[in-house]
Amino acid sequence: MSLRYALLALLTAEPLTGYDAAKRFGGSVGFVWHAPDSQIYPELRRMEKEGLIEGEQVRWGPNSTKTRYSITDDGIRAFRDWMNAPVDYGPIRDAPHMRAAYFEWADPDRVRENLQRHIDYYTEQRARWAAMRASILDASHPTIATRIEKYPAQEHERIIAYKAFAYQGLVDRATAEIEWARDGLDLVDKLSPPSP
Amino acid sequence: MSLRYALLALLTAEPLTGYDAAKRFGGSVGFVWHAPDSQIYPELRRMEKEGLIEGEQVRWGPNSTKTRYSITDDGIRAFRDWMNAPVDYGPIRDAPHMRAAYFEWADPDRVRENLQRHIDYYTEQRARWAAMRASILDASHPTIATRIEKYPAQEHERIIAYKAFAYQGLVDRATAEIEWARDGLDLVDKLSPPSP
DNA sequence: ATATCCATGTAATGCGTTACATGATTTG
DNA sequence: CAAATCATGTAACGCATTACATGGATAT
Repeated sequence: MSLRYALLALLTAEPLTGYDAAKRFGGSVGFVWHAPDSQIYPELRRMEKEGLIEGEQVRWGPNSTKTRYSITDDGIRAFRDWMNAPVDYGPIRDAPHMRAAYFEWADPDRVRENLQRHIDYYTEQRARWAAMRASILDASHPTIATRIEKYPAQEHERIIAYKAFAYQGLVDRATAEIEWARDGLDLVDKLSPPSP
Repeated sequence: MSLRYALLALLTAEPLTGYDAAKRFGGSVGFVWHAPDSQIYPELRRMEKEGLIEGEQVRWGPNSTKTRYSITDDGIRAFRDWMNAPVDYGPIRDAPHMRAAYFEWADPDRVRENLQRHIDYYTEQRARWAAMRASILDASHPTIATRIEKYPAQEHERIIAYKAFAYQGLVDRATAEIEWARDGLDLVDKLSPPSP
């Protein structure tokens, strides 16, 4: 159900086509909430039917049109309500940690590989999140630039500070994951010394 | 698909009825992988059909029986293979952080509430994970006790160390989340000073 | 006997994934 | 004019969630 609110969040910055929205899910929002294209188009149509957004046909080339969606007042209200409601913490499903608990069943070299992959994965994610945070702070991120143009100056600080804060949390988490996996590599070496 | 492997992992310690397994998902495994009862029974039947586990009818009271499942050699092989395969990191879907990025849309007091809930949630989880870790290390956890009885002494260190390591990671993550939310509370106070 | 476990499900629905599918427009 | 981008989907499947449903066994 959060895809809907992720879309509303995007549309508070500017009107978008389905394609635009799908692109955003490849970067920016996509770093905290993933959604495939095939989910986005139908969801936008559903949201329009419910009056949260409004689609207008705009010309695209000489023989074609595209649908550009804008958020409605109802949509803004729905987004605000959701933002004010308590988050619900979904059930825990953590494959890497579950697997780690049973590492004695894997070959030590495969364990090393998995831990290294964990380090690589979170190193890459951390770089993305850190880059995103930096581009928010200096407003070089295009969506942020559009957004701060649209809202009054006294809001700018909040808009930027909260986004930087969110991404900071993700960076910190990635750091913790990397440290954990490094400890894991040490542990494997202790329990199953590598052949020299 | 990991529910299957969580079940196999449980069954490497001892045979279980569906009910027993479901209980385990309330504690221990449930702290890293959640599954509702209604998913467990059908999955066990499917696994039996595929030969990963074997069900036997055992008496339960004078007029009734229950099904106790044991892991088969095929099941052990499937579990080992899965443990040796690389983890796949699912798509990111992080409601708390996504929401935090748009906190300027919520009332400051609701933001405070949400952050406090985040702190409370992870404080509770951390306590669970830490308790689990402690009961693994001193083998006071019943499933661990059963497990180390079943496997040769030279395996005991690995069995315990990897499980403690897994839960340590979860404890660390919880700590990071709590710190992040505390920073968030400070940030709200800075951006929207509380009325005195 | 009554409450609490223990035991085992079904059904409807929703969310998400993967794969498939197509065509117009702009850019180099 | 070819390649990349923009645009918009459908279909099948699977996993997960919620709600509903039932009944025997054991302990107090």
